[in-house]
Amino acid sequence: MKELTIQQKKVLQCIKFYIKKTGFPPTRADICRELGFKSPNAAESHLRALEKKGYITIENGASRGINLTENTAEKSQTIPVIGLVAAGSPTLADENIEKHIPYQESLFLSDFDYFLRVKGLSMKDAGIMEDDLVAIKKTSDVRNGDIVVARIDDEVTLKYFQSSGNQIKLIPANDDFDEIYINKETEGFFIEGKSVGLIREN
Amino acid sequence: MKELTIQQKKVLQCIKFYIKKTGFPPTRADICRELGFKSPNAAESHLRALEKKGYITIENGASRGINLTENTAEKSQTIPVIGLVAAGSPTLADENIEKHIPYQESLFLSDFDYFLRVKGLSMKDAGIMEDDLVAIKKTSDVRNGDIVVARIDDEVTLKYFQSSGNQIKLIPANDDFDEIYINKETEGFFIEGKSVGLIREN
DNA sequence: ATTTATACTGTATATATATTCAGTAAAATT
DNA sequence: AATTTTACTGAATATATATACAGTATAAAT
Repeated sequence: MKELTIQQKKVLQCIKFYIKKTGFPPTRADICRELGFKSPNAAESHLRALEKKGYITIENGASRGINLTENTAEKSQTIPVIGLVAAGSPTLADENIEKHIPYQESLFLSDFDYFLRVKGLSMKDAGIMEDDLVAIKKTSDVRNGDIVVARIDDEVTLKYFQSSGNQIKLIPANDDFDEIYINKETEGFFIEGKSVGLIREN
Repeated sequence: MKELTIQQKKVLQCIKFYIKKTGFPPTRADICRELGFKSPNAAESHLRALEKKGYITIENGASRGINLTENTAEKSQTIPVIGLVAAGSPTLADENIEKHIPYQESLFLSDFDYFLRVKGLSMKDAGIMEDDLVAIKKTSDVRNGDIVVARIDDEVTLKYFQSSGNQIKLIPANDDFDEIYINKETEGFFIEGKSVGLIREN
């Protein structure tokens, strides 16, 4: 989708905010009031630019006939589900995204950035089963006992985190798997984030 | 909240549907068109009735100034969380409801009626841990292998379901717990529903 | 028995609103 | 260098829209 200018972003934000506040979209005059424009045509032309770029649709002739397109509405309201492939980092690149799930606040206690689809049973005893969706918050600020997404070169795993001094232990929750020992300075090692919740779709 | 008449319900549904379809609320004329009224005042008076009963608010003078109140918007969009207490059926009575979670379609593959807060570890090996929220669909149509909410007199448990002939086995997913054998005709035995998903809040 | 609420039709109108036209000016593309 | 896009002001206007007023009729509540 085509990039927006700063002013166009402001207008789009204004529309979203107005809808959240009142339950219905703003008029041209409302936008002018919120953003300090003195002519309704200032709003009008920004709206037409947003329409042209595909962020909104405008029903001609209808008052308050502004509608956020799916993309616009979704962007902040969906969470990507990323497949945990044995090789490859869980990037937000399109090819790794399995699907989008409608976002909702307060689904978990903490906010989070994406869902990771679990492969394998290495965290079985922590109640994390194959195909579960683990909610991941992108951060490298993790504590002992956290369940973390760790990347070693191109391999990504979900494990308990335990660090002491310079050494890091990645501990599975399944006796059939081995613990992984790493040095903090190991090249190619990185904490992608930590688990803050889980969804099982059955 | 005061009860609505059939016509008032229709008008409220019409408003919800219109917003879903277009992204903005209907005008009086729009409502008339959708419901076959011939006078805008038919819509007007229904709107005022809905306002009086607290289902919507109307911003005077504003076009399309209809806003669904929190109650109205929430009613169909939240799911109750019910505590699984050792004694007592998981009824939808207010005193058992822990909180409400904003509902969203397509969170799981099947629709569901409420969340059950899990106590104990009897389903640990199925990846169901203490304090998990299990999404329950109210039904007595369950199959072998389903995880069901079973009630025996006043005790409610979550177990694997296995029936053969006249006998029903309720199987825990934890070796420390015992299987429960019941006869189909046993008095006080009832299948409340089955698990169709799970959320772990961490 | 009387009032109030429900459920409309039909007409009228002030005003809220979208939208066009005429400009100005700077920045970005072509 | 010429054109398009961005970013507005300011005025004008057709029409979309809320809303009041005048009725009719039935059902429910007081």
